[in-house]
Amino acid sequence: MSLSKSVLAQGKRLLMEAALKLHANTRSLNALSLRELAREAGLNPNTFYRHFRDFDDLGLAIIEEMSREIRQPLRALRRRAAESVTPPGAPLPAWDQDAGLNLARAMAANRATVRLFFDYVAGNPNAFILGIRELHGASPVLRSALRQVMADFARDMAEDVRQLQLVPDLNPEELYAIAETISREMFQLSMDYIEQPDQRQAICQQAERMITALTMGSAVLHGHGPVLLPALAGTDGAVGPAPSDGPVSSDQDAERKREQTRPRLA
Amino acid sequence: MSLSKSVLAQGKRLLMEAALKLHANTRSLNALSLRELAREAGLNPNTFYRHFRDFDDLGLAIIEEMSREIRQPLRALRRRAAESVTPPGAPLPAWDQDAGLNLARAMAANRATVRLFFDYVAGNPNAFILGIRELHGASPVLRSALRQVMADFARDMAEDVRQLQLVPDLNPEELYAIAETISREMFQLSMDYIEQPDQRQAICQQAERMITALTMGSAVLHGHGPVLLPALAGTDGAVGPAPSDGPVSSDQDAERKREQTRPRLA
DNA sequence: CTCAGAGGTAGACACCTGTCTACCCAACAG
DNA sequence: CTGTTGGGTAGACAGGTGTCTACCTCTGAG
Repeated sequence: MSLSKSVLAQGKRLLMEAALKLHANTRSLNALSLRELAREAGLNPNTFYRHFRDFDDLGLAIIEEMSREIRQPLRALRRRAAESVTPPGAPLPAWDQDAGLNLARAMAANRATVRLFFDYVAGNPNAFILGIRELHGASPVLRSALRQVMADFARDMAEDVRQLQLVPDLNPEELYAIAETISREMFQLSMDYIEQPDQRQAICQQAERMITALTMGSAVLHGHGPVLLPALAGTDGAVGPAPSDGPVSSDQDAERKREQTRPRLA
Repeated sequence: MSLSKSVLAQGKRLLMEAALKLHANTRSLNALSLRELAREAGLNPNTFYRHFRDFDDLGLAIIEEMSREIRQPLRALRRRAAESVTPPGAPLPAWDQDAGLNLARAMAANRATVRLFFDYVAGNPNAFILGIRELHGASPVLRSALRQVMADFARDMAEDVRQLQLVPDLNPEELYAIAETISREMFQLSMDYIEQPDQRQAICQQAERMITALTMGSAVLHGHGPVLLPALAGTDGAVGPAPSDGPVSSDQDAERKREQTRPRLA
């Protein structure tokens, strides 16, 4: 919500805050008028030109400040969440050594991060509204700036997940792809979180499930199934693994059929 | 792109098409001006009032038309994709009977649907641009209308997936949640697909992987692991299941540790 | 002390905007 | 033939808009 109390000129900060406020209430950035903005900020319209070339320029300044303010806290809370399960000094067993412990760590970090993230969203709604709105907004300049911000978030997340070993080994591209998807989804959901205060708990749970399904699904697809399966049994309120009451096709069967029917990569 | 050639008055259609065009190029809907729109449509500004009360009204009309035009084709192509693997009449074995065949069907349907969807997006970019932009846009009216559209899409998808048995049994809520996530992601990605023609193949693949990981992850979490695991081995270019070179903790061990460390549900 | 420059203001300009009232015309029901 | 009505137009009005030039006032370096 409030922009950093850095060394920005007072008028500049006033303008940025006015923009954030007006934007959240009713308009998209490019639908704001100079004079309206100046009025809200209590300044002369011309003052705008002292600080910004145009509205894209203003938007970029806001986005840059936002990104600086949000990235570090997000990383910090991810670490905090992971370390609340396994203290920083303690040795981490590899996933194949103790899948159960690692899964517990991952789930705890997942849950805590989701909650802290949404708390953060609820505390700074206008920043997220602007981010989400302009990510798909009319200005190509702001769109690409925000795309970059999202990419940074995803890179942070992937790096943290790797360092904290919150997921079994995945190749970097796959890990990054998952992180991208998750951060896109989290931002998307944060809009709902802001707008529907009565649904907040449900949104949290949905986010957690989505993240778990996505990461674990990817891990299983990359060959970690045998390690994960025993630890996953009964997780997430699911009924335990039902005994298959019919013959299960063998590996080779499956492989043969798949080869017959799978369309080629274009 | 082009709106249906239905029985709408000519002027009304002209206005809607002009709005779509101007919107896609530079602006969000609420940043359009009446006169600008009329100019683009080649009509007198006042004609707008003959057909719409305000811009929200116009937006709703466009969205309604879009939704009508897009839902059916989407369902049709999902069916078509599934049936390209297993012809409609043929009996479908249950997932526990022949996971390999079902997985092949699901993957094929997934791939084909993703491709057809993005083809559709590429053919009607302006419709999707408007949908995505206004989904997070400034007008609460359009936002909620589009939220409804997205919910309809998700419901369609969940129902089709259930009918076509593209995923092992899941409870309806979970299935719907997955469908919601997938359709959100697909819409989000369609913006990238439109804007970055050189990345299209990569976006397709990313979407496929995301969907596979999400559905299979959810299935595994809901106890379908034992059925899926043999069929999944080696899928998706992953290295086969590596032999775990250490002792794997037993079910009971995992359960015990998780209980110790998992934070309670708030 | 001075003086340059950053931050802020004032007024004016031409232009564009939403909306009102009034008029027009074709189709068509009776 | 008449009257109504849906679709489209014309002109005008008051007000808002971006941007220009000119002017003011601090503050801090030399």
